[in-house]
Amino acid sequence: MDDDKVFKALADPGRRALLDRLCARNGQTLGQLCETMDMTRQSVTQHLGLLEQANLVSTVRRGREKLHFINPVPLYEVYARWIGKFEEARLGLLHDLKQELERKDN
Amino acid sequence: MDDDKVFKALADPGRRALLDRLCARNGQTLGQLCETMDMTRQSVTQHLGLLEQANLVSTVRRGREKLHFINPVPLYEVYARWIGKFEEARLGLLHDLKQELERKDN
DNA sequence: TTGACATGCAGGAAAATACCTGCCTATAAA
DNA sequence: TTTATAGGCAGGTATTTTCCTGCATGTCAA
Repeated sequence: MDDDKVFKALADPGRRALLDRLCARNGQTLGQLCETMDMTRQSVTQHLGLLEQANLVSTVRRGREKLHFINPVPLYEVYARWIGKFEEARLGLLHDLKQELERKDN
Repeated sequence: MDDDKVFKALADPGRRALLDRLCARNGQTLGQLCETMDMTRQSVTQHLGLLEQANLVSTVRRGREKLHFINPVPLYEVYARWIGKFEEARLGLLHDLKQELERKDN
């Protein structure tokens, strides 16, 4: 998985909105997604392209339509690699902070 | 919490590297963080500023030094609000995909 | 107080991003 | 076969982002 592509894909509110829509109803066409997006079809296409490159969205062609499906796997991997790690850090946080502040007084 | 700031903060590999360093050793000064970052101090400052605005890093001044501490809370909130939601979606994914493909044949 | 050191602040250049318009291709339906 | 519809592709522009240089401020130690 490419961490960087996933994070960059999630950095844009429009792309997160697209993931939201697909979360509500999976397998939508480009046209359907455009209806609620307040930007040109071409821009939506570009955003979906980045989501697809980040492997967050998979597509299937059906005739002249293109269906878009969410892929939650990379998000879960990001969680496993990042959030979990920081959870460990959380335990030591207050301790570290307290220690540093005390060192100040000495 | 400001979702957008958190996601944007995580979008840059340099900032993720900074979080990594703080995860390994919490409470480092700006100077210490610069030693391993291969960019100017001013750039590191800017990155740390964005992390702080996203509430991913908290700082404490100690004399002429500035100590940086990780704050994992917003990351956990992002997980709760996003990854969990997509986990639900995962369950329906294969079902949806299968259904759409079958509709194609009819 | 003076010199050294840690950090802050102010632009400015270069690259990346997000949008757009205009046109082309492919499929479905009349 | 013609027409309408769904989507693809090629630029071009405005904004944002990233990184830099140069200089200012604040703190410690001699």
